[in-house]
Amino acid sequence: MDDFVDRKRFEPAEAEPPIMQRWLDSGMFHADAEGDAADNYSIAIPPPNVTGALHMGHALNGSIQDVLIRYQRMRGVRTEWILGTDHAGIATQTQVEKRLIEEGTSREEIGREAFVERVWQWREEFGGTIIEQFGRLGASCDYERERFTLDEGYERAVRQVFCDLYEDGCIYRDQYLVNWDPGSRSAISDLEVEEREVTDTLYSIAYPLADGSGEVVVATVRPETMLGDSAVAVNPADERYKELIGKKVLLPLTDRELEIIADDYVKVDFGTGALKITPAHDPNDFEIGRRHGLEEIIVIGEDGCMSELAGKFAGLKAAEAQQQVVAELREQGLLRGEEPYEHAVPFSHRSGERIEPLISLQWFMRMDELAPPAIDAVKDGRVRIHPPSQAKRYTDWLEEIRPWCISRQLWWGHRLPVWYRADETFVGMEEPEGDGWTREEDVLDTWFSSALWPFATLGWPDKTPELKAFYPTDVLSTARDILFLWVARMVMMGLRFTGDVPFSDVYVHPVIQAPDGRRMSKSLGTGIDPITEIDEHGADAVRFGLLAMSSTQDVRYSRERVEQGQALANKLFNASRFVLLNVDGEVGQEPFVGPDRPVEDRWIVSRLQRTIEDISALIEQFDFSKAAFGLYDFVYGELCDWYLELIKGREFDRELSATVCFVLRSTLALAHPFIPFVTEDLWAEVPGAEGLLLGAPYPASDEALIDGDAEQRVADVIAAVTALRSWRSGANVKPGARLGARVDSPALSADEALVARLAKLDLDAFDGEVTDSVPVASGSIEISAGDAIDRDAQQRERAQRRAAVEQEIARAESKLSNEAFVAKAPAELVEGEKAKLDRLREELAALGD
RNA sequence: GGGCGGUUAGCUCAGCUGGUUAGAGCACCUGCUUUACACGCAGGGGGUCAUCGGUUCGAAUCCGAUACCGCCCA
Repeated sequence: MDDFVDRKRFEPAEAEPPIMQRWLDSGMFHADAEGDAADNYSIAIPPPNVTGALHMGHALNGSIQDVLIRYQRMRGVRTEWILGTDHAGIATQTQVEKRLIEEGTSREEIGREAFVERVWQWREEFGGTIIEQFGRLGASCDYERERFTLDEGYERAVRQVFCDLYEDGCIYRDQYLVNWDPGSRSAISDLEVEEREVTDTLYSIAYPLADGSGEVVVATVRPETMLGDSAVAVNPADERYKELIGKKVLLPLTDRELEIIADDYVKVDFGTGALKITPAHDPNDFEIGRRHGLEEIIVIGEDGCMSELAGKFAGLKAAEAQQQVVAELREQGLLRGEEPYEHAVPFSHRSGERIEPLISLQWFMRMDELAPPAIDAVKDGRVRIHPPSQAKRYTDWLEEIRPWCISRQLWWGHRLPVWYRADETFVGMEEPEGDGWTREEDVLDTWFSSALWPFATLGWPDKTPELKAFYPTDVLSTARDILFLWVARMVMMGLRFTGDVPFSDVYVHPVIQAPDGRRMSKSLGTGIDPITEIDEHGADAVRFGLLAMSSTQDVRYSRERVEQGQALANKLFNASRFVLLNVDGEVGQEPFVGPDRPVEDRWIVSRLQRTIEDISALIEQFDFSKAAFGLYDFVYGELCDWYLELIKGREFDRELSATVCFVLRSTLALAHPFIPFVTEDLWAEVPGAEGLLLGAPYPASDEALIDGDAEQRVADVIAAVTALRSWRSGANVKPGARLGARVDSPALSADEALVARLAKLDLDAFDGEVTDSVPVASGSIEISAGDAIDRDAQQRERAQRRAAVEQEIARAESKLSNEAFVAKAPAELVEGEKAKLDRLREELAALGD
């Protein structure tokens, strides 16, 4: 308190660390596993990637979840925010492999066991970074219960799920075309693939008819795959080729013959209308191949090189093979054209490399039994998705869901609980008895384990107290791109294994873009580091800024919003400082707002009740932007600009002190979920505040404290003061000058002293000579300014105002003279328009000429 | 190719169950060491609400078309 006098502004960098420490020491971030999930409140954090660093998305999402958690905790609910990271198979493995290469070795060289050991070491050393960064944000997660998707217990849950789904026939092994990522040398799922526009060369190649009667020209961007062609397809309705269906062509560079088949997939107007079919290396061809029972000839292997079946091209890299194939075709005169061709090509989201579609033996999960219950859960409202537009995306995706490739050719992750011996396959929780079994090398897609997050973190499959107390969780807050990748899968897994939805509300937050409207990304160099922003502006500022800038649509990062948050923190700090420098001694818990109390006291307490009600409702509706602005508006527009100014003339007696401190404490508590640091800092200073604000009760709106009369009176005072200040400015009155005046307004009669003080009027100095008159609620204020005003400026101002009023009058008159308007518009609207017209005419009259 | 969203002040965004003198923050202009705060206070300028057409007494708000931008799915 002593140093508070000297501290003129809130310094986040100094204030934040000790506050975070006090929170952690209090143990209040942790909740004991007691009671029932129906009464408790829990959120499972979307586990960040263990290799990751905090980005804006995390910062926004962390802020959102922390608002929810702190709000509920203050409401007295047992609150658990489950924290942890996922093991991020590909990303982590890649990180560690890079290090090995720097050390001059490789994972192959050191072997699987040593490699996995190295990854664990890496995780020990660096895996905590992002958790610490969440701490910088002030996130009140349960740091004592941090989980990792490869924890021992978690690992058991994953095995259990795998085995159960296998038993049920949902998990199976199959030869199938997968997205092969040459970068990570693993298959990846459809969701990990992104399409990019690429310009390739489209080659036209002539395939001679076997009977020598001509040729068919096909177009392709991958001529090297022709070695794996097993048919040529045309559209059955294509007149040009009707005669050829069923005939054979000779596949150049080989001695094979291909049949010409008919399939609706082939577009008549694309290229030549004839399509070479390579089932083993193209997703569409694969489908066509399966429809027609075509041979699947694998000519490119998992190493990206041509296979034995590619004949003399075997062993070449695909790109080299392409050149040689083209060269030979040219030599043989079969190359009919080359043109640049722009098209969408799949790339790996993980490694960034171009996907090589390959047929390989992988593990898959059928979704047709799991998806319908997950669709129903959203349709019948057991899971509510906000905003509602996202629910459609969710159900649309689930309705078209396809089998999920869950195996990954990695070493880091959950190794499949599958063992092979000759032709036998064993799937089980433990290694099978007997000799000669070898375990499956592949691991599971990281998302397979993440899908269990809301319950595996709580000890499932055991019936733990944690599970009882916190599952199902309440809210899942996440970015839009995670809706399928994770949210839908969690709902499916939750329903299947716990019989309950994993959360009742899903809040899909907007994407924060770079200031120039591009995606924020490291590779584009458009990322903004939230930690740097916190260093510069404080965690409160960043939290406020992010919440304020993200309403319902994607937004560009706006530093101004963060600065606005910083200003708010500082404003609260100084408002508190003002109060603390004035209040004297002990104050009680309650405000003094009886009917005999000053109107401004009753007003601020009443306005506070309404604000409390608004903010609470907005938090519960996930409308964080409006809530943040609502807070800002109350602190600036009511508390600081008016209430604190209105009481400046008064003596800080017991009653006023109690009221001011009540309002301040309520405001700090109200703001705490949004800007926890500065509010906690100030809480320690305000009389009447006890313990940590973190655990203090959230303000509840009290109907009895709402005072409509006081609200009206102070609204009139504010309007009058504003009008007078504007008049003063227009008339070039010196800022310090006190002008004689008389208030001629019944509405203001009881409060003329307040108006006079804030507008710098002297009611005793009115000399009867009216220099000017300012219209106010139900009357006017007459001013005797003598020569304190600039007549010319005043005349200009008047003329300007008169023109504006006349324009408004004309507008209102034309409305009212429109018979259709009077006849059809609601009566109260018409009345309102008439009242406005009267008021404007009065003002015009008062303005004279 | 299909679907969704956007286009409002110089910038970033609110407002969109139709009726307000269209708002906020930042930026800009003028003034102010007013017994908390210059990360401040007071006052002010700035918008034919992308374009065209329609519905309506009345459209930023509803409908249709166009243009541009973005996202998702294939």
